Amino acid sequence: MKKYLSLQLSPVLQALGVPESIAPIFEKPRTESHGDLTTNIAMIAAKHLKTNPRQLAQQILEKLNLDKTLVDKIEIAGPGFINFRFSDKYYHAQLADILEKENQFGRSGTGNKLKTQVEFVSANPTGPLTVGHGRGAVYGDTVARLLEWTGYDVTREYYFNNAGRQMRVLGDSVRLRYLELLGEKIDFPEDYYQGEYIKEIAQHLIDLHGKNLKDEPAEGKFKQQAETEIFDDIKKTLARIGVKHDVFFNENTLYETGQVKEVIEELRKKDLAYDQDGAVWFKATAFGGEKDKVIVKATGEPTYRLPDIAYHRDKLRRGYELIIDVLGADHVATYPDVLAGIKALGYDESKIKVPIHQFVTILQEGAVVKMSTRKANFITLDELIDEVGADVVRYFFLMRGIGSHLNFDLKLAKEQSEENPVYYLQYAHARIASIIRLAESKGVDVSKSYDLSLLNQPEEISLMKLLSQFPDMVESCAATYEPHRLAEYLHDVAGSYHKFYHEHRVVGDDLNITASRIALCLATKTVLANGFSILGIHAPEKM
RNA sequence: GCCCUCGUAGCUCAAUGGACAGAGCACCGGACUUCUAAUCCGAUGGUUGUGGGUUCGAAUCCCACCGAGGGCGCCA
Repeated sequence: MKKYLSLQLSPVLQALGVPESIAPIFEKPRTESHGDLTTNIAMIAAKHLKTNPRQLAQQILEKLNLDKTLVDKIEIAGPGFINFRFSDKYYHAQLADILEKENQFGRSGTGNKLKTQVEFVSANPTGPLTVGHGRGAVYGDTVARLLEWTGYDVTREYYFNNAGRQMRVLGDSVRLRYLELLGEKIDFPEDYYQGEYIKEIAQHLIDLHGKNLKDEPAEGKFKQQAETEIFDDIKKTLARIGVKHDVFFNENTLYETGQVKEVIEELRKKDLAYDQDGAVWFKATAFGGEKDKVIVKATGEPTYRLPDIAYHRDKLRRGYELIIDVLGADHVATYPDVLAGIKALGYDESKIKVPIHQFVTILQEGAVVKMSTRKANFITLDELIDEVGADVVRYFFLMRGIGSHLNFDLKLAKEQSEENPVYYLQYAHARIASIIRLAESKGVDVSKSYDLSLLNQPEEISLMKLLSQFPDMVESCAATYEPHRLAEYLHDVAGSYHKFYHEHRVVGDDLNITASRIALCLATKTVLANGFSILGIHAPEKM
């Protein structure tokens, strides 16, 4: 429709002397009374032509000749908006389109199978996932789903490191608990992992090996067992909320394949790395950084930056054309170094996008809970799922923009789980399913023979309008990596349906009207179900 | 001290630079003999942190200040 309007509009604009650089932009007005699409072209162009916007709009309209079966009404409003209102017939055609495409409705080929990677979660296996990880997990997965719907070829990747200091401490934490369980007196350091799960892992080792590990080093069986068990739990937790990674990438690979070393050598060759105070530095200042950064410590160990740069080069080498790194706000300072490093190696860093999500603040009994895996005073994602269910968890994290500092009142979430917003959406779907069951039980053939032109009531038209916007919605959410707008949209669809339901009886005496309204219900059900599948929540047939 | 994200109804949050700033909770008043009341209808609620600037037009862009969270390490 936008295409059609621009096509009709551009010769008119040219005739009026509007420069070609000013192309009309159409948008959906916020309020329904302003029509279905609007353009501000008259206001923009008026400036160049030194004329009054409303007058110019009038001139445009006089020369514009549109298909009246599609566009019902054109109005000039406010300071000079031109508002287009489409005909019912246009929306009936849209409805037919939904019914035909069904679970494919909303999909597009925009992405052109672009090889894309979404990297998210990427928590090292030192403990259970927290609520904070949950936000990144759900967000990353949903962005991946959005990209799949719009025709991108998506790989979900999880990056981890099982070699660093964190993991050594983890292994030693298990070792000490192991000795403790065997009756030895131990001094458990404050900065070790305090969680109960460490004791459980230690107990498992006793079950498996008895006392035989007494003299085993921390980095051996202890670390290994901890990593295996914790990673297992992490994967299980993610699976509960519908998140599954295609690739688990171990940082260690980058050392084994020599890619880390390669990065240093190349940077040196380009004179972008140098030695000072026994360490190796990267000239980040050459790429707009505040100061140069250490990439290899005086001890010979690399800092996280070096493998990170090598990792991103590896992603590019694997042929990804679009790379999305989902990061939490605590990592905000790390990615400029990585991008600078990639640029230094001669790659196009604009292929790497880094959406950053703000923290989730947990309120418990009205007080802020400071989260720390080390101190084990976190609320695990598992516990949250236990309390409110996977659908609620996903929807809750998706219904807000990632830039907002999310306040999660745990007490409230538990208490209100019965009237959580997600049920509002799912109820609409279940309600439709129920009506269709009823219709079928009365012998109505819901699969064919309906006359969409019977749908002319205000509530029916409003609903059809919303439904027809679904593909645009998916498109723009995918382009901006903003799933929360889809969540809002679906909320509107559900609301519009509930209103329709209260005003009009679907299954009635008039078989023709019944059939057409059933068609509208089916189309609504399709849009809801398709939307839910992008958000990763269930579409219940019954509630 | 510097950098990043942000500040919108009592609370949690929306709003590609556009028209009267919107939802959900909470509170108040209505609607089940009728396809699911997990719903609907109505009412209340605002100087968009403050002060300037750009623009035909600002919650949105720019500057300053105030406040919140995060980051400024040869930790990740």
